Amino acid sequence: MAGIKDVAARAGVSISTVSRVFNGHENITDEKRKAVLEAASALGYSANSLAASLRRKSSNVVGVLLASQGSPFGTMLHTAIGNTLSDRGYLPMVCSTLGEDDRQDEYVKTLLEMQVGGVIIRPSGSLSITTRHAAVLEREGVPVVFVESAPRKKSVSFVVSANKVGGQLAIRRLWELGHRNIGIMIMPCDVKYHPNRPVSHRLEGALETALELGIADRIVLSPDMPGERFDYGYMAAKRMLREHPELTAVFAMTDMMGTGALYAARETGLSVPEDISVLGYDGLPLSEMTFPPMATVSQSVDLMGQSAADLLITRLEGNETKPAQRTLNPHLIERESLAPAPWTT
Amino acid sequence: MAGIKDVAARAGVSISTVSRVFNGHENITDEKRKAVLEAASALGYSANSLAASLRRKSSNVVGVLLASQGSPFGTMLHTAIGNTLSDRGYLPMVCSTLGEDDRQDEYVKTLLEMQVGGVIIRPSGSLSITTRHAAVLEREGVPVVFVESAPRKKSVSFVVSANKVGGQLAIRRLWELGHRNIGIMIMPCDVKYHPNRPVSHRLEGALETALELGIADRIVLSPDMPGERFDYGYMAAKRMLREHPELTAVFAMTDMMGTGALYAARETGLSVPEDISVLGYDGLPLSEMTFPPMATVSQSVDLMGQSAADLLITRLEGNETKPAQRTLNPHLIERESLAPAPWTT
DNA sequence: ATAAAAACTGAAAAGCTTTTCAAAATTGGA
DNA sequence: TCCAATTTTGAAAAGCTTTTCAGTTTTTAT
Repeated sequence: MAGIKDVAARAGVSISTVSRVFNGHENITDEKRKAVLEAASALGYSANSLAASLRRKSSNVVGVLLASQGSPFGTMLHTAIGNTLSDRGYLPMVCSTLGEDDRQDEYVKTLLEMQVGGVIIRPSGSLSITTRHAAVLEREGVPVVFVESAPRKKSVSFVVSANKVGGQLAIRRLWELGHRNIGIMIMPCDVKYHPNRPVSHRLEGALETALELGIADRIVLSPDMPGERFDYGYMAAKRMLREHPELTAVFAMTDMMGTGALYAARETGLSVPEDISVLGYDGLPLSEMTFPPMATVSQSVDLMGQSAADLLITRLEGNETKPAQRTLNPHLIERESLAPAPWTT
Repeated sequence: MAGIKDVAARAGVSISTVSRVFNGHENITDEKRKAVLEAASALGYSANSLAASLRRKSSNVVGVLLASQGSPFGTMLHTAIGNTLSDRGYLPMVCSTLGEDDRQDEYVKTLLEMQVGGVIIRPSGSLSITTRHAAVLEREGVPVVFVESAPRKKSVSFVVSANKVGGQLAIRRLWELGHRNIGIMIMPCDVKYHPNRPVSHRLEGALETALELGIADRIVLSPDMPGERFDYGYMAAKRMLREHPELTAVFAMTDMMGTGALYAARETGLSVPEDISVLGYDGLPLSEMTFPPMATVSQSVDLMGQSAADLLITRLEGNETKPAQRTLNPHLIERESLAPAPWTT
C-alpha cells in the first residue's frame, strides 16, 4: 500500500532518492540511505513492479509455455526451468497448454500484453504452429528459447537432447550383450506423422544402428499406441511379447512404456533380466524404483531446463542478440533389467 | 509495439474511444468501432496490461504458491488450479516453493509487488509460517485461499479434503472384509510433529475407527520414513511385513507408499490380494496402473483445485468479502488389491 | 583560496492506460 | 422549430515508477 512517495515524505527526501536507494545506485550519502531504509521498513513499503516495469520498459517475468504437464518428464522440466529462473531473479509465468494450440495462441497474446522479458517454449504437437508463435514473439523483441524439441532453423535458440544418439546407444548396447531379436516400443504415429518429435529421432537412431549391425530385419515394432501412458505401454508390450516369443530384449522409447513392459513381461511368465532385458528412455526417478530397477538412456532433464533458462537469461541480460543452440548428450544408465541374451551365455 | 495511441491516430479518434472499444463499453457508434478495430488489426495492436493494471489498480494475475511440486498429487493439483484460472480469464503465476520457507517469503514479497489480485496457497511444512504470509497478503487487500491443508481458523478461506473421514472409511472397509491385523504405512514423524498435515488426519481417523472396532491393539504402524517416496514405502513395507507375518492387510497413507507395499509384498512371497490386501490413498492415476490395480481412498484432486480457484474468483469478482470454506468428501475406489481376509473365508 | 571537477539531489517528464468531466452531437417531444 | 434529454466523444488527470537534466553541494588540485 505504501509507495515510494510515502517513503520519500517520511524520510524527508525526494522520490528520486528513494528510487535510487532501492535500485542499488551509487552516490547516495549514508545518511539519506539510512533514512530511506528506515522510513521504508516503518511504513511496510512495497514497490509497485507494474509501474516500474512500465517505465523501465522491461519486466523480469518470463513466460514458460509447457505442453503436456501431465507426464513426469514435463513436470521435472518445468521444475528445473522454474527454479533456475527464480534463482536468477526472474519470475516464471507458467502456462500449461495441454497441447491445445488455441490455448497456446491465447497465451502468446497475453504474455505479449504482460510485456514479458522472454519466453521458453516446450513445443506441443504441431511444431509449425509453435514456430509461428515464436516468430511473433521475436518480432516484438521478445527472445524465445525452445526446449526439448525445436525447429531445425539456425535462427532460433534451443536446447535439445541428442535423441538420435540415444537411440543408437541403446541398440548398440543391447547388441553388445548378444541381443539380436529386439522389440522396440514406439509412440503413436511415430516417424511418419511427427518427424520432429524427440521419440522419432530416437527411433531413427535405433533403426539406423540396427541396419548397421545387420539386425534390422529382426527388429519388431510394438503396435501403435494412442499416447505415452503406463497402461498403453503395458498392453502394447503384452501383445508384442505374445506374438514374438523370440524377443530377448525390449527397448522402450520412454520409461513410462518401459515400466509397462516390465509388468507385461512378468505377467507373460518371463523374468527380467534372465529371460528378457528391458531398456527404457528418459532417466526418470521412476526407472530406479521399478522391479527390477530399469536400465535407461538418461537425458539429464535438470540440465536441460537449466540450460534453457541460462540461454534465455544470457540473451536478456547480455547484449548477445544472436540465437544460441545447445545439444545435450544422453547417457546410458546400467541397471539390473539388463543382462546378456539368454542363449548367448 | 503498437499502442493505443497509434491506433487512435490511425483510426482518427481519441485514445479514450479506443480504450472504450477494447473494454467492451457501450455507447460507441458502429462506425467508430469499426474504424478502431480495423486500425488495430492493421497495426498489430497489443495492449499493455502493465499500464492497464497500474491505472485500474488490479490485475488478473493470480499467485499460486505450491509446495513440493515433485509429487504427482502436487502436479495434478497445480494443473487443476491453473486450468480453472485460465479458463476464467485469470493468469496463474505459479511459484514452486519446494518447501523452503525462505523462498516462499521471497515469493510473497514479489507477488505483492506484482499487484496480484489474489493468491492460492498449498502450505508447505510449517503451517504457522504460511499463515503469517497469508495474513500479510490479506492485510494488503489480497484475498488468499488455502488448498489441501489449512489453519483451523474461521477467518481464512480454504478447500480441504475430509482426511479423517478417509481414514475411517479405509479401516472400516478392511474390517468389513474380515481383516483384523492391519498394518498402516505412515509418513515421517506423523501426528506428533505435524498435527495439521493431511496424513495426520488420515491416521487419526484410522486409529479412531480401529479403537471403535476393538482392533486398536492389533494395528501395526510402519517404521518411520523420511518422506513420501516410492522406495521409502517399499523398504518400510518390506520390514513391516517381515516383522509382522500376521498382517492380512496394509493401509498406506499415500498411493506412492501403497505401490511400494505392493512390490514389497510380492518380493516377500505374498500375493495380493490372496495373502494380503493393500489399500492406498489419494486416487492417483498411478493406482490404477499397478499390478494388481490398487484400491484407494480417492480425494478428487481436480475438484479440489477447481474449488480453490472458484472460491478465489468469487472473492475477486463478487463483492463477497467473507472467507468461505469447503470440505470435500473422499470416497473409496474398490479394485483388485482388496479381498476378504484369508483365514476368514 | 579559488577554480574545476566530482558527487549528490530534486523537479519534472515519460511510460501507457483508464476514467472523470465536460463538451459536442444526436435524438425526442412539444 | 426549439429545448431538454440522451448519447457519444475528447481532453486531461491519475496511477507509480524510473530517468534525465539541471542545479547544489562537496571534494580535489593548484
